[in-house]
Amino acid sequence: MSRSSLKIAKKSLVDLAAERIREAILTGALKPGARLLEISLAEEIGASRGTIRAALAELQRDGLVTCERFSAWSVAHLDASALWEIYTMRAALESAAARLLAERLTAQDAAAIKRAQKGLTEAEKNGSAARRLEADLTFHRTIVERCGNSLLAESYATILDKIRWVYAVSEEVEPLRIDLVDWHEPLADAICKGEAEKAARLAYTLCMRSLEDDLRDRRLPGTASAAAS
Amino acid sequence: MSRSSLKIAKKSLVDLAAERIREAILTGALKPGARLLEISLAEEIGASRGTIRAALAELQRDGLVTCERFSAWSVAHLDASALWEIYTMRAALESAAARLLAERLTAQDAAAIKRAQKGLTEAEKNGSAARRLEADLTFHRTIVERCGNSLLAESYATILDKIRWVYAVSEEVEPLRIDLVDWHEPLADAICKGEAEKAARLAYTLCMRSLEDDLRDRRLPGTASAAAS
DNA sequence: CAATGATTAATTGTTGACAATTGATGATCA
DNA sequence: TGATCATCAATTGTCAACAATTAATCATTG
Repeated sequence: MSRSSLKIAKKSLVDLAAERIREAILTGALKPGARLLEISLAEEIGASRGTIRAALAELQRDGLVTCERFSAWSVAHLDASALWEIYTMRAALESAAARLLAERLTAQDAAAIKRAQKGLTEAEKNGSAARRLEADLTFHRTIVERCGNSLLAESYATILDKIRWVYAVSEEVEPLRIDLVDWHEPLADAICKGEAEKAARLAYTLCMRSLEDDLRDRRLPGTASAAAS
Repeated sequence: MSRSSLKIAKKSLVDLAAERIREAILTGALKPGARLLEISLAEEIGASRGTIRAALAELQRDGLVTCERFSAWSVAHLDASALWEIYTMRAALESAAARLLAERLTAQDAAAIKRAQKGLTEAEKNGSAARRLEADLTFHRTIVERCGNSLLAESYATILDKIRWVYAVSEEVEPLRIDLVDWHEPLADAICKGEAEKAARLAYTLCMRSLEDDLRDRRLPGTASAAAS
């Protein structure tokens, strides 16, 4: 990893609080639909209500919590239709990122993709489910973070958070069964060869295929329990 | 217009304040880079500092203002590279929306697209530049709002805001010269015929073409002043 | 007994005061 | 003279008190 800055990133209490609450949501410690009280959170986290409030507003914009005026904060719901929105959004962003990256590929980019592929291979060989997931997400994140559009990358980061969220709160019916390496190879190739159109199409179909897998393998409210016959 | 809800949307002071400040930025009343003081804004708008602060935090997440810890809020900068990010992001979202809409088109959707096309025709015939722009953006917004993905639509809304911002802040060198009707017809057709792939590609190229036009016609920091020869 | 209206406890919305931090200014000294 | 340090004014960060609103409870009434 190359060191990008020596600056110590001092964080405000609001940021710290948002991080804590976000973590609790993404890991499933705070379940979808759970009621959130400003005052309880303030006590638990050790900050004032105003601070917690600002943190909740941030999470609201990320779509992790919702707020009814003068009434209640709660953790957002996560159902099959939300899953669809998340994955089609992911497909939109990732497809565009793949296209951009293929068009403006540098040697460093190519090397980074190779590294990410290596990570996939290792995780495939002897990784736990969590490790496999991490390598998978890292591969995709590499593409997006190197596409040159920070606006897109930022938006993608919140989407990846939500995907983690899905994995944490949904009950897994069957384990991941795709071969990480085979599955990602065509996309990596297309990008490295500068085939922008093809890369975009592959990224799109990859995401949509993941959606199908998750809709089938994971139980979420609104998901028909058994499609198999 | 069909009435969608009877609910009176009471807005909090924070929302009202955010709306005011956003408007001031998007119309160019507050110029890019301008310093923003919480206390001055509070006095001008007539709310407390805490309220203004929350509003600024919202605008920060929309990318309209930036904040240096313990130091200063200011209106975000808008240069050629930001323009590129905005338009490639727009292309990503709109392209995906066009694809989705083509795949799941209803009769109402088709009618709405026809309406939007009609708006383009009228604006083309005898509309001012502002009217033409409005009809243009409405056409694109129609596609996105009907694609069925609220996550995508929300993100697109902030992008459209930024596009308005570009138009308000940049000095126009030459007027719009494309023919709105001809230009949008292929996309509308592809969507209405359910040609998803084609619609996606057309939406993408349309956006990127707009980027080229704006890079050529509008003066922004970081834009080479004269590409013509 | 169902529908309506007062009561109240709980929760969010807003505010002004105080603390922490920064950057500028000017004093001090080798 | 110029580098360093103390001081101070300006600004953001945090907090705790108070106001507004809601939803639940319970009495009232036709």
